[in-house]
Amino acid sequence: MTFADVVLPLPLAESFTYAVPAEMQEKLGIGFRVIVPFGRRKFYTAIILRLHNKVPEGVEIKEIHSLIDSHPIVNEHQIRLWEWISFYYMSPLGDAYTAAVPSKLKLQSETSLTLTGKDIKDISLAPVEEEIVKILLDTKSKPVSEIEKQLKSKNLLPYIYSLVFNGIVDIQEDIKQKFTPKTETYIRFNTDINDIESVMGRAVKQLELYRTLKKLFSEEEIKKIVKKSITAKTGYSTTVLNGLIEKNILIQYTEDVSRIDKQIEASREPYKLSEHQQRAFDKINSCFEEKNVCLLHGITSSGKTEIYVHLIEKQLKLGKQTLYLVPEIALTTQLTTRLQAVFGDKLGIYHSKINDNERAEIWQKMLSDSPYEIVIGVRSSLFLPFRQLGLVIVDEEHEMSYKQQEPAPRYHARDTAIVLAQLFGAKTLLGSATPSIESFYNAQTEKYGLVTLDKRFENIELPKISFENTKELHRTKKMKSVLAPALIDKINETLGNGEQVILFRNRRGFAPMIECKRCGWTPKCRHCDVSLTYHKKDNELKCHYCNKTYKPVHECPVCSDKSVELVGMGTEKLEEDISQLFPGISVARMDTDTTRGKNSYEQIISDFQDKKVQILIGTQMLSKGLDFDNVSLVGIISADGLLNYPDFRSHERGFQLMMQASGRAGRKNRQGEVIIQTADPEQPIYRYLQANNFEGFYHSQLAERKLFNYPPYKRLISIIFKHKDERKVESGAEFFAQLLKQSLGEMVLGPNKPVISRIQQYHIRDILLKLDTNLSPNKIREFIRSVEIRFREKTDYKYVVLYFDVDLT
DNA sequence: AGCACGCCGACT
DNA sequence: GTCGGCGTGCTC
Repeated sequence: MTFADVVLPLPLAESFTYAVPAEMQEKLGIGFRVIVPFGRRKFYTAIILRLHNKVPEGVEIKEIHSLIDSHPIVNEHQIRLWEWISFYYMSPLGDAYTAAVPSKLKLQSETSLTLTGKDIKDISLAPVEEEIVKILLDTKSKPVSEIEKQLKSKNLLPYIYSLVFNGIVDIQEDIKQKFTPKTETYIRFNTDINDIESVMGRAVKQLELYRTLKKLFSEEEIKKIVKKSITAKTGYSTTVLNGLIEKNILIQYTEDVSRIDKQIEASREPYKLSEHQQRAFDKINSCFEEKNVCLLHGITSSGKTEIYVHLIEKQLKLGKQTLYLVPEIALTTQLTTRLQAVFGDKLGIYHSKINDNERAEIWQKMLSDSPYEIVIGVRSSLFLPFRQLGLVIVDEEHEMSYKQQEPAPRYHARDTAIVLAQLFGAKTLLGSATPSIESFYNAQTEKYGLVTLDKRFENIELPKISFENTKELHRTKKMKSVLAPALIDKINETLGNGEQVILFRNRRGFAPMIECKRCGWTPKCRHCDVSLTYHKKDNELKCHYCNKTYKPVHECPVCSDKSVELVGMGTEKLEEDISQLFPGISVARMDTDTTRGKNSYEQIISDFQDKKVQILIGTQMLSKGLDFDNVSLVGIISADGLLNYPDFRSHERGFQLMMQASGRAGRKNRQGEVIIQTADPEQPIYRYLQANNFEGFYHSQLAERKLFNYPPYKRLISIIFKHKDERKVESGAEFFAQLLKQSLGEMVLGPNKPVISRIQQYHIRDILLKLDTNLSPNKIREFIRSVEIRFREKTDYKYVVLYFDVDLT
């Protein structure tokens, strides 16, 4: 008897064991998808983790319902990666599986109803029951979810039970095939017809089209043509075409087509590297001879991408695959077209805007015998079924968005990439102009190799950075708008030269908050304990946590004062002010609000590139991976907002952002200029920034990290508690902390009431662990889990929601 | 997660 | 008196 341990796409830590039916024995193995019954009536797509013949005890074993695949859809490396993620980030294995595999590849069962055909004349039915029966009369079978939709009602289950009980309907579980292949309609000639003239009759247009197509087919040596392309190619309408189809001269048929195969031809060889680039390239390669991970510290515009191209080229020659990871905002058309030009259709692109069907197709392509040899993708592309991975490039490795926040597993893509590479015996290259403190530390301590590239491509000069003291300007009443007079002058000068300007502001919305000038009251979300943000366009207050909207307030509910005003300012307000300051100049705004649509992002970028827009205002999404060749001035409206976050990474983040933003200024033959507005220009961070002194900044940060017990000197794990009853979270977290302190003492901080202490009715507390780096991750996790068990034994805390955030950012 | 079972409040 | 609310337990 064979048993299979499987993982289910549910937030469950354990694997489950199923009996393998005799006829499946030979056909399945690790990494195969199987459909299994789970619970009373559901079926799920599970993945086989292990096969064995140990009879499980104490549970009734069900059989695998069916086998989906003839080949595994993940190999053992991928499964090991899920297990590592689940262990290290302390999240259920089932969540790792859910995150890894595109949902279209995870079929699920759906409850459907059919009529039994029983005579219902003598049975009295509730009105709802009658409606259900009426719907079913038209079809043989219908999913419950659709019936619910049709009746616009949610809780039909009781009525369905009663119908089942009375023997009127049957229930069955249909397994939904989620993936739908894309089809295309083609036209080909009917080769059986010889005597065209007689069939054609007097249809002149049809005959013309017939001849045009004949010619087209022979010229292009094709046997079929996409139907909808005919009008464009020949100029004849579909009516004429349909006439020919009607006469059976042309045959119309459909075929499944790929959504992803775009047949892009490589159009150039990799460029020859400059002397500096070549040196860096050689150094990276020699570094990989001793070390698995190498950090490439290359200032903006130093030509890192072309070095990547050469490294990828090298892997291609070795017959190995490369994964090129980028943060979401850095994956631009500029970058992908550039890579496609060199690698053509060897390159696969995996980002968050592609739909589920495309995701599934890319996955299948990776499993086929001609997989992508290079994948450029965001965080989740780590999970693709690579087979011969030779190199992982993590570009902009410092980006905090590499860390998944919600939902579990809360993994860091950079760190997971290193583990993935190790599983394959591959190498990892981390690249950044402003490396993370952790990575640079790892390089300094020789855990990673380090290669530095400090010359800009074609020796473009670094921008000149200067500061405007907004505090002083306010005091002397010179600050008449959000922009310092000097910045306004500079903008005018720049525009006068026919050059463009980028302004950064790190807040979205019109004015983040509304405040009563008299008592300081601000409106908050009823469920989340979060200040509401005012959005001018919709004239409403919005909670950025739960998206609930509220009507704007004009009178303070506490002191009835009428001076409730907008404070602070987001990009929307800035855009308005700028338009007033520079009349006749076209201004565009780029933030999460204006780029929600699928192509709006590209539209804004191309408008700016085509110089239809002179001033571009944006949040940090503007600072990555975009090269504009006509921008000579960058303004940072309020650097203080960047630095004043109550979080140990705020300076690191601020430095990175300002550095990257500066990198947008100045191209060939012209030194760019950056103006930073701040209330406190004396802060040391600005000196490092002005001198382009990353290492100086790094050392200053490192000293602080050491002093306050932060990474890289400690490892952080946050434990989050949530419950509707505030007293329960409060005392639960306290109890948990006490248990931890018995062994970990000073390393346990909290419990804390977080800044946002309530989200959608749930009260939140957290405990922060600052763990010595010499403690074994294994032992630590074992210990925390043992505390969790003791915690769960208390009936009061049994239902407190608890999860972990490891290496939080 | 999703579902069943089971025990307390507002209604035919 | 029942319907249905959600708190609790379990899924190989």
